[in-house]
Amino acid sequence: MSPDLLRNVVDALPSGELERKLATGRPLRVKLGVDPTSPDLHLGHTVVLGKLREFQDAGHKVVLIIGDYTARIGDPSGRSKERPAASGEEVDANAKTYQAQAFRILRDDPDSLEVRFNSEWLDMPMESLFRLARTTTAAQVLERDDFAKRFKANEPISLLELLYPLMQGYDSVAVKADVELGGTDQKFNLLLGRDVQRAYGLPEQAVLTLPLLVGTDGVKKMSKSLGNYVGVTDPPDEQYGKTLSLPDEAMGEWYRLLLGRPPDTGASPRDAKRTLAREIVARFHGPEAATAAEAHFDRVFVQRQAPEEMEERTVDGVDNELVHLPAVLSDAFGLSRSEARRLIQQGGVRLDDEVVAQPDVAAAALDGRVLRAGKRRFVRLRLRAAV
RNA sequence: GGCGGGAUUCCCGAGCGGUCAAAGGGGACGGACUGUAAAUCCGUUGGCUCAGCCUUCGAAGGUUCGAAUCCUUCUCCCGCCA
Repeated sequence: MSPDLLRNVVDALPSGELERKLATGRPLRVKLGVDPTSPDLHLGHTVVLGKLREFQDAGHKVVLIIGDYTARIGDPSGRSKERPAASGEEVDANAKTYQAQAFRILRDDPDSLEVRFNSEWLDMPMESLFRLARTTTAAQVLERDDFAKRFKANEPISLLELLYPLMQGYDSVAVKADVELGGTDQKFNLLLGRDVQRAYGLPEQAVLTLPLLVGTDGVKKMSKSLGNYVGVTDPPDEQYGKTLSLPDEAMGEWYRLLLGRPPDTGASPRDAKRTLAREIVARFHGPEAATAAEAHFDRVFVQRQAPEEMEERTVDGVDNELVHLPAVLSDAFGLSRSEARRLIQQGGVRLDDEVVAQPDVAAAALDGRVLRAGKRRFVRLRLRAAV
């Protein structure tokens, strides 16, 4: 087999299974399931998607399952009210953007890609659900590490959550998956998919798990809720800056998982990271955007200057009339006036390069100047004579 | 069905009649520093017409000079026993 398909793979289970399937010579159906609970993909998702792409390139067929049904039910994980079930429109919209973003990595052609929605088969009669539910015991599901922990700690586990792995397994039945991919956290679910397939008299899928990419904090896995992610659709400047904030220790892993190669041996950490950031931006926005993002970063964060382009804000007032800056800041950056006042007190507000000491400033002193809050927020002021 | 525990500011979590806009941690934000939006250190973190005032502690009532803290009802959540 092509050794490439196992590059970066953590588990390939059962051992030798993928090889046996590849040896048949027929194109394999390689499944990935995603719940469109959030519209945005981040770099962590691209690790698995990249592997799918390798399968496509090797002549296999990727079956991308959009979990519109599972997402609609909503993640039931305890915790009262915070996660309401996504509405139908939301899910549909997310599914669309999700696909569009996934196609930045996957090849979008009917021979090597099939996109399915699991509402197609999961919206099933009770009777069918019973059949599915009979395939697995409570003990089996409770073995899963996170359930086991919660169970032990007397934390709530809803029945619906227990059903989740089964539904995911049924997806494999419905699309007759030969292989299913997922992050290492999916190992249990992927393996359970085999049991479900067997119960339905189908050949069992091979299971491949891929490493979870650490987030920009270098410690926890990348996830939107932890805020340590670099989004596929983030603007170039954001992608570049977020990547540079990655701790040096995590750089090797990002190189391996995202670029498929180690950092240049001669390069300093600084340069290696800049290269990494540039390549990431280039992948999603093109090389020119990458160059521009780097220039922007140097200008704003290394040289501490205002960016070349920024939004403008009109301020009413003439001559020596005093303008209340907290109001302007609040308007421009969405702060409350109290927050803005505190910012000023803390020396976090500048006009051009001068720290603003007083909340009220003469109107004449504002026109054309750059109002800056902290390191990252800028706005150019334009004076307009009050009517 | 019975018994018990709980709902606090962005999150977790202390408070259990006044000294509470409410400890502590996380996060976020600002400052210093830096190759960095990292790390570290310092500070801030309900709103406002800001030395004062207003609105918060699941909801609605009540007791009290005074309630996040006590009482009543309600809503929701969790565990245990069956």
